[in-house]
Amino acid sequence: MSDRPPTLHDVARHAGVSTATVSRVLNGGPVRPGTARLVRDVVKRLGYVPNQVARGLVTGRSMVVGVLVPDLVGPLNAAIARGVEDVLEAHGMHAVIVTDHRDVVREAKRIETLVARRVDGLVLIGSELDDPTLTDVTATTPVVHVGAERAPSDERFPEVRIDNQAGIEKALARLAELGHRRIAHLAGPRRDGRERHDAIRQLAPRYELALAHVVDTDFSEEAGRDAGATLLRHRDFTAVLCANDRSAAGFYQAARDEGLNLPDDLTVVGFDDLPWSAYLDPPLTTLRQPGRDMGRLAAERLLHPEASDAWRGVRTLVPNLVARESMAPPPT
Amino acid sequence: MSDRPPTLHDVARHAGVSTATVSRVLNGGPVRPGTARLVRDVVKRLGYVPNQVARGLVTGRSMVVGVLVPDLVGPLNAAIARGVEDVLEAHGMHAVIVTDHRDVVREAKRIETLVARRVDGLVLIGSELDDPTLTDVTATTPVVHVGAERAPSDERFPEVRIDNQAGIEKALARLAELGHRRIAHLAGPRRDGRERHDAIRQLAPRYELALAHVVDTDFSEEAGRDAGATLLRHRDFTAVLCANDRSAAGFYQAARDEGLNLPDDLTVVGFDDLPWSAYLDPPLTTLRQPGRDMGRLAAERLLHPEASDAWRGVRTLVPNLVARESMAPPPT
DNA sequence: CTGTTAGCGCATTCAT
DNA sequence: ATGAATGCGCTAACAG
Repeated sequence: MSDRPPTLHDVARHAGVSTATVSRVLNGGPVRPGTARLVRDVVKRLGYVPNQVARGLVTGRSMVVGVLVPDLVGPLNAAIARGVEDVLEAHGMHAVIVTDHRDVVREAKRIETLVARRVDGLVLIGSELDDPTLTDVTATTPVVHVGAERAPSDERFPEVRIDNQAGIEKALARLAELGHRRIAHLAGPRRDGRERHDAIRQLAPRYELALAHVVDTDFSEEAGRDAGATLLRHRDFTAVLCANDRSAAGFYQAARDEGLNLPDDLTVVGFDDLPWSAYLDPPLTTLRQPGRDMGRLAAERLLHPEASDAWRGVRTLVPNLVARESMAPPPT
Repeated sequence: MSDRPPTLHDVARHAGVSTATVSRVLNGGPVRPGTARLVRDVVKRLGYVPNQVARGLVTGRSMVVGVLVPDLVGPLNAAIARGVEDVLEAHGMHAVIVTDHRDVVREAKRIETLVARRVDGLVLIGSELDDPTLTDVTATTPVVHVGAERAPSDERFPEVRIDNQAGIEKALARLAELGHRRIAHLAGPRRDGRERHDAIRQLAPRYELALAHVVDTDFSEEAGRDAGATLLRHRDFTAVLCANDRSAAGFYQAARDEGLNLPDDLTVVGFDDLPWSAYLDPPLTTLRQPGRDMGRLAAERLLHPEASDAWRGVRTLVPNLVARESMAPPPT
């Protein structure tokens, strides 16, 4: 039952050839068709599977790239990881996903073990490490960021990220078009939260929109509800931009508690477009993050640093405004 | 920049000792404090990180267990994975997560590459492989299932799974208690879907509940909405049990389209308790799956097959009924 | 306590 | 087209 798995050597012995020959039929070296068939038979019969550890040791490549994700809840990270897998698979490589649960120390540790395992590359989602630490810990392993927490300045670390400003502008433009004049914002934490907040502050005037109130959240439903309750003590705004869909869901609840009728009394806009956002009541208008595309881009960049359509530094993607029923003209 | 990472040998040379000594200070062998300090200094100065691939080749252990998950969307899988990580981390091991996107062929391939990488164990979530195939592909690697798609009969494959029947019974009991008499079911696919459906059919009479209608879904929000629309052509039931929370969210939309008022007109119960289920309108009553606990149990079983509290075959966990506002007495 | 030796399983020269 | 030999980086006896 628990006998040692068959090795290259076993196969060679059973087939009456040398290990070199077996290695060749496995990797496509020059070998006579007859012997090849014979060897393949033995391989199948023994259920031989090449030991990737040993192979990796000699080739220096592991054919796997590590994907570090803050956490697995949240379909956005899942989508990004999926995008990475798409292109890896097309190259015969594999993605292993590792979580760090948003903890800088743990993140560094995780990266270290990934590097120690000699992954061929690293996709870091929402990394919180600064460039020096990262340089230190990644050694010679190539890295690509997706939505890094601290803007990388080091040329070694290219980044794919969402263009929060462009997204916010789309939303603001539409709100203005509908006739809104005063808005509120459920702000979020971290870089995305700040960028969205800054964008609103900066761009609102351009659309003759006044930013009446801002309340902080931590991106969670609960925080959204609490912030909503706070916000709704005032009623001098007709639309609220939420930093993400989860907080928007929480805000919905606060609005219901206040007896508000969405969207007639108030317009709500989210950010992300999660799978269930269309099933809220009313269906949520939101800015869709193209997670899968972001993952694809990152992986391409990792695998082909010198591609024709190469880019350096940061590569930015613009979210789409998905208009649903939570958005309406302001009450008259 | 891209020079070869330092090896044990490099460290030994720089420190003027043998590789064996370096290996000892790294792994805690007997070594004079002075030399140890010296070596540690060199290690730090060179930024040496042990090559786990080489280490794994000689020790035969990789200190990582593979977690195969159908997909990453869906917080439940995330919770399970998290539970696995909990106990692995406590043992100085690591979890790598690999997805198969619900494809039997891909699943087998993924497992094969994991085994080829000599992971020390495998946690298979919602696996669709049958025992023979699995035996074939896992060779000597220990495996634990979480919610396998096909009930494993082989002693080699222990399983942790949710007790769907017990969960359904809790819901039925509560519905009966509230005075409901006729219910409907949004059925789901796969084993969980079937078990829940069977449980309802089998247990409903015991609570004097008539199962008026059953409509199939694929667990998605969209299917829930469509099934809801179909279901609501009849109005001879006062409560609907949804196979999962996502389809319940879809059902909500169908109910709104029909102008129904939840829960006054109709009681809705889900299954899973996803993070946003409490933020639906009305907050969804549902059966909570203890994902993290399931993951923990599975990992413990993997690491300590002979523990005192050992179990064989299947180990079952009972979901809790989380009562929220979507449940009420039937309209009078 | 420390150095030497011998593989772990495989890919890759270099011969033949 | 094939075999023998070498080494990837490390740990584990075995001596000293």
